[in-house]
Amino acid sequence: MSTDPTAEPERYDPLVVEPPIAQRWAAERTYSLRPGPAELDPSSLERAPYYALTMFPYPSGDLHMGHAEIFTIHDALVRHLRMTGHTVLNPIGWDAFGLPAENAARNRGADPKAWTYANIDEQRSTIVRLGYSFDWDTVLHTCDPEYYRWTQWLFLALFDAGLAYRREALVNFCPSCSTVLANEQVVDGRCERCGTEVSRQPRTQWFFRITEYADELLSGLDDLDWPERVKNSQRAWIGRSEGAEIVFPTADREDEIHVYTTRPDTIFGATYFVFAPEHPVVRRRMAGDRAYDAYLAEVTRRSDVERQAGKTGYRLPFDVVNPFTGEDIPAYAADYVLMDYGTGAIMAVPVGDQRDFDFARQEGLEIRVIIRPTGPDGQLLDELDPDTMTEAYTGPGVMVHSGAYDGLPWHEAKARIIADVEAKGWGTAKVNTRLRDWLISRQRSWGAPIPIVHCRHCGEVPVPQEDLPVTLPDDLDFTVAGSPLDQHAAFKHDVVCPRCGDQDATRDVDTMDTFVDSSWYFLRYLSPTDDTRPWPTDAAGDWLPIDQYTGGVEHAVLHLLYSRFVVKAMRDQGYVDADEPFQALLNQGQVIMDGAAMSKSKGNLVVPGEVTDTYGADTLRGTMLFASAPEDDIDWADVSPTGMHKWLSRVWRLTLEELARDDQGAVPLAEEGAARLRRATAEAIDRASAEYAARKFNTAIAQLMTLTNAVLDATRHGRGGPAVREALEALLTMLAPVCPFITEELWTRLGHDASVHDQRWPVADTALLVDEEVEVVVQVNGKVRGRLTVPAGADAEAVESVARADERLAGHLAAEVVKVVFVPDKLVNFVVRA
RNA sequence: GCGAGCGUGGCGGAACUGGCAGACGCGCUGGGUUUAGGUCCCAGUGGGCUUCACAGCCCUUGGGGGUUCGAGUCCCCCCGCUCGCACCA
Repeated sequence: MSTDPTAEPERYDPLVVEPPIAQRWAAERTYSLRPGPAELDPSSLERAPYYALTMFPYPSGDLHMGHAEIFTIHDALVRHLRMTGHTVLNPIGWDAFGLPAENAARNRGADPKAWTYANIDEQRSTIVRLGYSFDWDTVLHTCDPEYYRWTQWLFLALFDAGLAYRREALVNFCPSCSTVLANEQVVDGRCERCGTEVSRQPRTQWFFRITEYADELLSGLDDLDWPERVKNSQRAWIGRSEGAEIVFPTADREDEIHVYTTRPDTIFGATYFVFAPEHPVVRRRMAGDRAYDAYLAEVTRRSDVERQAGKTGYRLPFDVVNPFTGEDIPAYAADYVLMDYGTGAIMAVPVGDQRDFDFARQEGLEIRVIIRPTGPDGQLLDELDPDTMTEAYTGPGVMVHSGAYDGLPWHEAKARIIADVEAKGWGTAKVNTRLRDWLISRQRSWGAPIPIVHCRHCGEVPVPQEDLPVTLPDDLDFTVAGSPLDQHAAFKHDVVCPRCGDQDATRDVDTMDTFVDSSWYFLRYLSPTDDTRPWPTDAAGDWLPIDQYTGGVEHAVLHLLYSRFVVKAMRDQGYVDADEPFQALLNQGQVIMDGAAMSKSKGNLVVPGEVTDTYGADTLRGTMLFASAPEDDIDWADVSPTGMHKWLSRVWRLTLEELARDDQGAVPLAEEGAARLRRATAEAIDRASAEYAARKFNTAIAQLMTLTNAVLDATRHGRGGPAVREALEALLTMLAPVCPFITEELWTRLGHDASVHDQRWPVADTALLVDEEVEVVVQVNGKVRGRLTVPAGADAEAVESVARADERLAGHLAAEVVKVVFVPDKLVNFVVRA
């Protein structure tokens, strides 16, 4: 350190400071919790165990700003937790199977494996450069055979439990990706990934029986510390409703058709009946009818998007009987009734359901009024007129033209009718959900193969545990049309039935949805190299549920729902003692540019690397955290890395100046200045600690900036000493979670051997926070008219007399005071007669 | 259509259970340092008005109404934006 006071102080250059520290942390595995891969028993830890997890990245290229945002928030959380007395399990890995690797292979002739691992290497070095304190001893990639072996194990565990099954169903098919999709991957009738309209096709596919857990997936949400909107999304997706299943016989009494309805009270208004066009009873009864076949073919061809455009119907050549009225009512097949919700058939009540109303008007069907509207106080309103109605009535009312139920409020009628339905054996009360089983088969080749052998004698035969993993061939031909795995003869045919030894058995050539890979990775982090079991079943229950999960809201009904299902299913099979995977969830905001998503094609792409190369990683991290609260979006056009860089330069300079003063034995601050700075330090610790605890990094940083300004102010005249050093050390310690490099460097230069990141979080000297005098706001009729300095704890009378003695307030207090409102140490409000 | 959330300076954003609106920063203006630019340092910065000045007054948190001594915060209505679900019977 130079002792020449005229020498130019060393400039803050993050590009010199940061890389060596980053390399050291990576090389020395600084943030690893253990020397080897052995499982980690949380009860063996000295400090409170904490499992912090961030959604692992997909290796589609280098890290983008969204990754930097999520990792920066997560890393600040983790580093702060370590400094406040926790041992933090903080793993990282890659969600490495998926379509982009296949597309790279198809379009550019790349080897999907090499392409994937090259991207992982690039992302990994960026993560290191940005100073994220992950545990590099527990890294996993879902495309490693050592990992997907256990994904296959998971499939078989679910299969053994009866929770994985294969059936033919109308499934979503994306013609562009040439694969089937789960319902969760269809957005507005389009493929989530490529935007192509999805069509419905009957196919035999594998499903996970997630509906088995619908009730628990719904009720479990109440106890999770998740954003309400995510919980609401899951509630809406599960879509629980209460109603009844009621049997309508056909007029010829040959069939009994079950319908599900949430409004059994409207049954007297059921004037016609609708089947989904694919309903099995209709298909059987209409077999060989060419006109109907044509209708069915047309309906099947139409995508959901087209179906929304208009209702079509087909009058069936038979009637059904309304059990309550005994009437025969006409039966239709119509595409507005879906085969895969409820029972695929409905009683149509045009007066009370908008879709039925529209169809009735279109087809000229009877609209029968069975309810009379009531107002907010239960008073009767005008009767409905079926000839002039323009829309269905869905509000409250009392029953009319409903036999014995006339005069009952609709909700009472609902309860009575359900009871009577059950009494008469016409049906049962029924809870229905919108959630459907999770379709996990994919006609893709860069994924975990489904570990099943198909045998003409034995059917679906699980691959024995000792034969796992079923590995992907290295020599897939991506130039073929369709699935390369399906056309790889050796993979498909070089297998015998594990049960009967039949030589003609074939492997299942589909792979699992990559959401299966990611539905359990947080368990594998507990022992990623254990080749005897997927995870340590005893320790898992201690680490789960994960204390803090950070990631994007786009997974609200995908990954987050699937993972909950998997944990519950594994719990019931005795593999993990936990009900939920993620106790607390933080959804970070998006990083956008000029109000729009960043993308290469729009030319508004900013990548972390270019910010780091200019200003360093600390500035990138600080800029992101200072811009807004973690949940809020950041528009990169609105933020200023230069502002952050300027502040860090100032922290750098102030620290080096203090060191130089120290060397030269400079005069310390005068007592008053030192006391003022000590107080500012205590306040900054007090406030910043609270902001950190609330995860409001933007306001925590603001407090640290205020402390910096206090140091700047105190040292203006070249004095320093213990109070300045104390302020700087508190500042560096509290800045460490946000800007790990500059704080590490300056901490070392201040003469400490241990890392700043191993320091305990500072504690404010509360004695310094207590004021002897306080400023009290004086209001007159609620308007601020002055401020008074009074002794802390002064009572109302004392403050009032000081106020009355103040000549500047005299004019306002001349009128008669009718009331005095007093808030100790804060405010006094005189209410005067106007 | 249903459900949820959000509207604060030129900008990002602060404001604990109702108690000094605009913390902190960006930007901008003026000044200093510098050969120059940048960096850096100092001062100012919601709008309007009064005053030589110290200072003071009025208005202001999307719009309107209400509760209260006091409302960005609570209640009602309206407007705007965002997100989720959507032929779900």
